[in-house]
Amino acid sequence: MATNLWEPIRPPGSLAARIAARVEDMLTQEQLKPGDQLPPERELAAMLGVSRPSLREAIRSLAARGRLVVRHGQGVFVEEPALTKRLTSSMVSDEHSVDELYAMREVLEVPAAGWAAKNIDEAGIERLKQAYDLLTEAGARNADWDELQRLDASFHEAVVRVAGNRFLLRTLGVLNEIMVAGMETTLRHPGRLAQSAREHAAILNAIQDGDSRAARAAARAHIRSAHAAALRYVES
Amino acid sequence: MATNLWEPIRPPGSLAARIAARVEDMLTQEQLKPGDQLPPERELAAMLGVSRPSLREAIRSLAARGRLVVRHGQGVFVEEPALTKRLTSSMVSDEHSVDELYAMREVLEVPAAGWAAKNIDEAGIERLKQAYDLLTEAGARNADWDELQRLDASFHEAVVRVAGNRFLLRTLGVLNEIMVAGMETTLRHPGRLAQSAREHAAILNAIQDGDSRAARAAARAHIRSAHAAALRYVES
DNA sequence: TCAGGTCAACTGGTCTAACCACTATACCTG
DNA sequence: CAGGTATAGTGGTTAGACCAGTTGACCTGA
Repeated sequence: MATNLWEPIRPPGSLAARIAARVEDMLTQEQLKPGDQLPPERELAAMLGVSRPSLREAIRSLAARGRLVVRHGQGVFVEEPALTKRLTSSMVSDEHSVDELYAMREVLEVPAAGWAAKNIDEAGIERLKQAYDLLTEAGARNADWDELQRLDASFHEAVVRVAGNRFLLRTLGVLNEIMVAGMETTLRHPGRLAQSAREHAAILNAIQDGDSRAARAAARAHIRSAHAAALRYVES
Repeated sequence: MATNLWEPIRPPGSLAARIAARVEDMLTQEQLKPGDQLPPERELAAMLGVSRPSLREAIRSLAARGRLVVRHGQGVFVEEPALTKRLTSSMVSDEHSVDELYAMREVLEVPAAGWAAKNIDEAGIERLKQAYDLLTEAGARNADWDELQRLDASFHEAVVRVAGNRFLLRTLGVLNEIMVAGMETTLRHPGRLAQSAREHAAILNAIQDGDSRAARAAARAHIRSAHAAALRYVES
């Protein structure tokens, strides 16, 4: 964790409230991710230029709202959002058929692509292009499957992020986890990688153009061909 | 306020957590009523047999959850419940706006209704009719809002269950929890209950007929009118 | 070699006692 | 009687010390 994140707290307002607000910002901006450990209270207080009791008040208030969890003797950690936790625990347990999984993905990702096209701005384009470039670059240099899969997932995540619906983001995050945990990637099929790249490009272009209808169509096509590949994988 | 309410805190556990729990108990038991002022921090700390910083941590955590409000130079007060509810709902609508929530519901429930219509069989019809009858019967006898809300949710759950996608079922279950926890039901609006009943009937009929297209349309209409009602609630 | 216990270092938990800052009010002063 | 001012009461903040739970390195003895 970069230390300069924790710049001293500036004058006006209540210390604890401002510290809590700062940490909360870092959470939403994802400079702090679930599972991360905060610096020790003494250090953090020094970095922020406040006393330990004041810092502790801030931590308490964040813990009370479920953003942080404090473990005596260990440290202070960023708590996983309750929504994600519940979704994960309730979904991971049973098996779910491939058909159900892809049906669900289609339901979620098609609107996601459509919304992304409507919401697109400079920052969004930047984010999407970056995810896309990383993925194509990895494909070009024959990166290993794990990395390809990870980058593929992060492209889809970027789309959902640009779509701007946090329910959607979390739900899809969980689905992705399940896909990764429960089944091998479908990317290994001969030709699948290249086709997937073309489909990603189509999605990216449609979103960049702000063409919601085309984005939905591209997303639908992508998921259906991935579904077909997954079925072929299951059969083999 | 009776002084003997504030007996010293006993040994096990974290001080701040136990103080907060005690105060919360007093709130639910209505030994502390909205608008009441707590004793000054110094006094209260002495009564509880804890130090002022520890007590302050407890107060912070309760304030973070909207149970108390702290006014510099004046004191600590018990928060109005109405306001508390507003706060939690604004927290929910801050973290996940009402628009996002209903957009997500539409994305999920429209396909659910469509799939239900395609999958429908005797057992499914039975299940749907039962959920529907319970809801309309409760509406007819003017059941309390909690029960109506519960039965409403269970009708929607029945639809998703008939749709036969377990991912969908679980995801919607979590969304429902958030809606129930985070904001008042929208059923209380004048006329909303009757309109909701008509919309449910339309969904039920379409699914029974196996008319996927009509089921989707009915589900979409239902969620949009619920969304509109929710927005009216937020504004008021 | 390895199982077991011990200890040290690191973490949060709590306390004391003092001073700062905001708010309301009683009380002067003109 | 209007205005400002002093004061008392409230939360806000600090410093440094010590207590308590957790972990892992390390020593000891079989």
